[in-house]
Amino acid sequence: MSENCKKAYITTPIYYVNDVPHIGHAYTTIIADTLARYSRLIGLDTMFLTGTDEHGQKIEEAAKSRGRSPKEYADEISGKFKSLWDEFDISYDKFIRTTDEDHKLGVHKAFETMHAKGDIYKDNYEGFYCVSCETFFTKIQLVDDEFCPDCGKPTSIVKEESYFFKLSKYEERLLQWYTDDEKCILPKAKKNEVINFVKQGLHDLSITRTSFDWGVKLPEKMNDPKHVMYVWMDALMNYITALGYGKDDANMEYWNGTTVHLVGKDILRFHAIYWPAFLMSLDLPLPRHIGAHGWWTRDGEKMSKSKGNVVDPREVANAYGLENFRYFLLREVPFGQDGDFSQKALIDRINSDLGNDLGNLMNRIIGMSGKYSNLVIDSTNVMKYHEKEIKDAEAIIDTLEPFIFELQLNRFLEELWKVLTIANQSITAYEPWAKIKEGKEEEAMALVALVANLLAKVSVMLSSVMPKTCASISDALGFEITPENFNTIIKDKKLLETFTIKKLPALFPRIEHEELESPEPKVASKKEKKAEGIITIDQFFETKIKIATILEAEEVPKSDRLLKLKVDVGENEPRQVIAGIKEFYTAESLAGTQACLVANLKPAKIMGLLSEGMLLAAKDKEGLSLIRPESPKRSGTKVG
RNA sequence: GGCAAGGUAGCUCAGCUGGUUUAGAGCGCUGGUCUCAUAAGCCGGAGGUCGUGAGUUCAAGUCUCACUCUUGUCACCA
Repeated sequence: MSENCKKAYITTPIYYVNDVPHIGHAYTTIIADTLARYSRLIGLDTMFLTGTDEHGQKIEEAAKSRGRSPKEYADEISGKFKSLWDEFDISYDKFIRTTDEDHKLGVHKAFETMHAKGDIYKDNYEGFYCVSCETFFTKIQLVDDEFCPDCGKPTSIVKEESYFFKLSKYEERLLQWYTDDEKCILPKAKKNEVINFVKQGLHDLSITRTSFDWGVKLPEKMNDPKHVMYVWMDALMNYITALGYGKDDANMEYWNGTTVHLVGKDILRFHAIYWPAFLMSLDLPLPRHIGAHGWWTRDGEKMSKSKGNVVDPREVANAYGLENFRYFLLREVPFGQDGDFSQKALIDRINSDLGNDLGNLMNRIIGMSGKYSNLVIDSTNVMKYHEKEIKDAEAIIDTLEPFIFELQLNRFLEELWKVLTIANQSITAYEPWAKIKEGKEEEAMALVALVANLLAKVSVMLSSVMPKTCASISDALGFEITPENFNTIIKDKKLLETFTIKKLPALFPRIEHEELESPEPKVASKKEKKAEGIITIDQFFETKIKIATILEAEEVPKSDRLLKLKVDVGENEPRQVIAGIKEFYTAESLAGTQACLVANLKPAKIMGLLSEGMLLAAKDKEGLSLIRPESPKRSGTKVG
């Protein structure tokens, strides 16, 4: 990879300014930062982009509710992202904002290009709008062709003029790309989901809106001022507008290099389908990798504001060290999978991997060289006594690079750590303290120098993950981590010159106590829940079960299993319930009978029909039986 | 319900196209040991019916089928 690609382009998504930065943002950004740093280290001309996505109705409204202009509001949140990345020493080369004038120029050019090509056309976007949910739905989503699937209230038809992108046109080419380029989307499981989705057929994409104002206007020449670009058209283009697309193409060179887009798995579809289709329409090359990472949970539970268990990356970095945190995030979980954040896991990683294996090793050679050679370390005889160890380490290091670019940072670190094991093992194997006693000083010195050289290699390779830490290691070992020294130490496999090692304080002091506050109530409630699925009586009574009298029943056309029922649950109006019991009960046999109904279930739409409850039934191999009162009860009687 | 990926030591996971007689790694646990070091290192152990049940084969975590559970995804899940 490093051979034939002079340029590398690494991106994070632009983060939407409706939320402050959390661990998920930090994770994406840290992975990207690691890639970018590694790319620079191996001598690639690297562009690392991050930024913020600032348009859209949500932002418009959020700003309004705070009595501020959208731009003011976006400025504030965008600033929070930028300052966190600065605080985290993220090595971005450009921080783009979709409110940047240059960005708008680029979006205009893209729109015009796609329009000129015939890939954008004007039509009507027909939607069903639910005023209370402020959401558009398609006809298929509606309940009874009329009601909002979320709240059940009537919706109104809104016909809005919109420009569409001919996404459908690119279906075949996208599938071809997925097939041809094995690693275009990572990890593979996610790629399969994308392929599946595309195979089901793509609809053209509505890319403009007239219902709100806070967005990139259409190009002047379209002469259609009431339209603004809609979300993804605006946002995705940032990857090229950041390189000057539409204004000054100088940096577009990066687009022809190795491009890696990092995204969270929730927005993969947009990056793996819409974005390449846009690029095809623009006749631009497609990215090398689009990598979708998973989520972080906290102590096994989903993080949410309401639970109050959201991990604040700044808090963790302050408590445990930024680079330790980086190491943990990258080492703990295979790319693409969800990871669990817990203090125990974090502390274990720091103490075990970092403290025991790496930090302690550093101390060991400082101690030895101090006692045996007045801190002077001389590599002259390393190959004489330790060629095997050096070769073994080099063999490991030679396999590492693909792990980085294929985003398997956990594997990368895991493999790299084997070099530390070689170092620790060789100390025990050669017992330099014994050599000294036997007067074999040359051998003892060679051993110390072996370890110093292994540490040097590790520090270079690890530097993109833990830049500061590795800088201090390399500084102690008398060299600087630079692309030139990457060539000398890693590529050309040269040993260190004679140097005097500098004493360092412990790099990773052992952590004995938990230093981060955990969300208090969760521990107990988690135990309760985990106890064999036992629930409290209160939890049971959250389900309201009532006696329902079936007033009428009829078959649902074109359905094998469904019956439409009108049932009386003691309310003013009878309810409509769609029940999947047609295989076991005829419509006629049900009228006038009773059954138990879950009465506080969220209404749902089944085959376009509203269902306001669920009949309880037991089903085994013999068939299905409704759960009914032994003797008739008044409609609406509570069950419990 | 369709599709996809999975169910391997206490935990997290490796085990490609079936076959080096005792199924691996890391962490944790435990026994031993050195002393340069952050009670760190190193060596060893702990014995997991490889989800269940069949089948193919001389031979199956490794192939086939069924079942079951988990996760993801899509869907007219209630």
